[in-house]
Amino acid sequence: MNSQQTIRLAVIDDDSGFVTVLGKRTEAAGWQQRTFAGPVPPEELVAMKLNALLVDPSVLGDDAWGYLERVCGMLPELGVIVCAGRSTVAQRVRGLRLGIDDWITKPCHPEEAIARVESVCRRRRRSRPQVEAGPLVAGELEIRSDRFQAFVAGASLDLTRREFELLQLLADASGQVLEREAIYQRVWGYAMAHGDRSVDVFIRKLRQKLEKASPGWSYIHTHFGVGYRFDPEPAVGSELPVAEKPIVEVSPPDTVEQLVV
Amino acid sequence: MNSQQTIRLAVIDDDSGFVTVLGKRTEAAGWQQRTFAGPVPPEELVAMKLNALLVDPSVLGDDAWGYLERVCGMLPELGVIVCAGRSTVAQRVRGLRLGIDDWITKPCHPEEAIARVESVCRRRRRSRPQVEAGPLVAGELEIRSDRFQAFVAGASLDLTRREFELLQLLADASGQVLEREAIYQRVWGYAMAHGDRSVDVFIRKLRQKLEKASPGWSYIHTHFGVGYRFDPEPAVGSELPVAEKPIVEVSPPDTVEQLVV
DNA sequence: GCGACCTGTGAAAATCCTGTGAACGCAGGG
DNA sequence: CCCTGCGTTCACAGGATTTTCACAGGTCGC
Repeated sequence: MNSQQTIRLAVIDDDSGFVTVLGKRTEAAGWQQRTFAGPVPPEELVAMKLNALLVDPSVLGDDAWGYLERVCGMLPELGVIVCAGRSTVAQRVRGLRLGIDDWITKPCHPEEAIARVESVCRRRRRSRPQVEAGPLVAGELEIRSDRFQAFVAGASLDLTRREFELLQLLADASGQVLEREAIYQRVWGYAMAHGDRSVDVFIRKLRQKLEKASPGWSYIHTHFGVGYRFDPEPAVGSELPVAEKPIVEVSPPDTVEQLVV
Repeated sequence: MNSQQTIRLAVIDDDSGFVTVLGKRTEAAGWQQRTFAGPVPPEELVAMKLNALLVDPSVLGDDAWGYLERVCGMLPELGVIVCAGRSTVAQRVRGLRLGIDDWITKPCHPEEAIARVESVCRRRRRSRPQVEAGPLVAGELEIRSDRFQAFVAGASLDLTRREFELLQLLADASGQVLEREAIYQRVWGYAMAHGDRSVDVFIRKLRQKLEKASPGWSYIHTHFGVGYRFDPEPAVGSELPVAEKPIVEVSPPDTVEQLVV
């Protein structure tokens, strides 16, 4: 849960060379990046839940200023970095006052662009405690990061800090199988020693508390030889006989991989 | 709300021409500016309660990087803008990763420098400036920021300055768990040293005074391993069963609802 | 069906965290 | 110069939480 949180970035630029190089670096850093060669309606940007937007105004057409203003207005939480060719002081000042977070001049080194995007995100995150994202609900569960607790029908599960962080991590990656190493790395913050069973132990504690508070549901599933997957499902052997769910397990393409971090 | 609140800026640079011009502009903008020709101990910067720092690393001497790192570490809330002469991409990237918020290259137009400082500071405002909002009431407590005091039934709790600030911070974030680091950062103004127990001690003092003035209520709750949460609740085994709680409270804590899905 | 591995459990042992009481150092007022 | 109010630091005690272990029970590939 440290600095290296994954960043969702959108790039609006038609300089394919620059964009490609940038893409490689961001991918290596574990960020999620989407690229566009022309203006994207602000509404769509909203839907992407971005952390930052890197844009070359030359591809925005005539109403570049208006577009930037609209984006900054609609998404005050979004970090906006302009990366433009020639520009005057007056233009840069206008942009910055308008709500832009940083203005880089091309040609620029991708590494610097990334560092600046990172800097902007860091600053924004600092100013906005993780209050936003309303409570995450799953099954009968309600996970509230503002209280470091999970609730079922209003009753707290009394999770300890570690338990909560583990649950939150799993729930955030809902549906995905996470390997033990990846889990340990992200919750404990450092590499897991060979043979460490801490993750298993905490999974058990979590399952116990979940079972007590919300019997009839199973939330955490074991994937033998791999890791764990969070996915709320009404218990099978329950009174409801049918409703099968052939359960394709392997689920969509987005299977595993991406642990890295 | 991003009103031009006055910005407190410190400039560390020995380029008298630049500094002078800058000073004129910031003054015109109503900012408070202090200028230094050499490195200033981070502790002194803390005492200045700055919003931003504009610094030319060439006047910092040999340990410029170390200095910047210390400043960024101690004052994570401070906006740090480096304004340097020649520099390489590697240097800029190093600075930005280190915690610098922006890196400008000299010669630069004062107007742009100001716009960038402004941009960096813009993010930091989130705490609503409800300075003059009516007194905040919680349980039997009345917190009056205009008096720097809290009262119960008209009687002052005799809080000291720190105690009051701590209480106010907690009450403003009512219902939310605040971590010690965050508390220390906001009340003391700089980063908490590892192992510092000041927050705990003040919490105890607060609890003592609250208990004496308003027995039967518990206001500050401990979240083991995390921090503290302010939330007025009538003590459990209390004689008054219910009916109390005029309280408008921010949220009916949990009104369940989810289930089913 | 048979080992070789994994994972689920319980409980003991080792750590970490918070509540407290008290000593210190400082600064302002008598 | 002494006294008093405040903020900081310490050290310790009692709990709460994490780790570590040894086993039992399951799963997988042959």
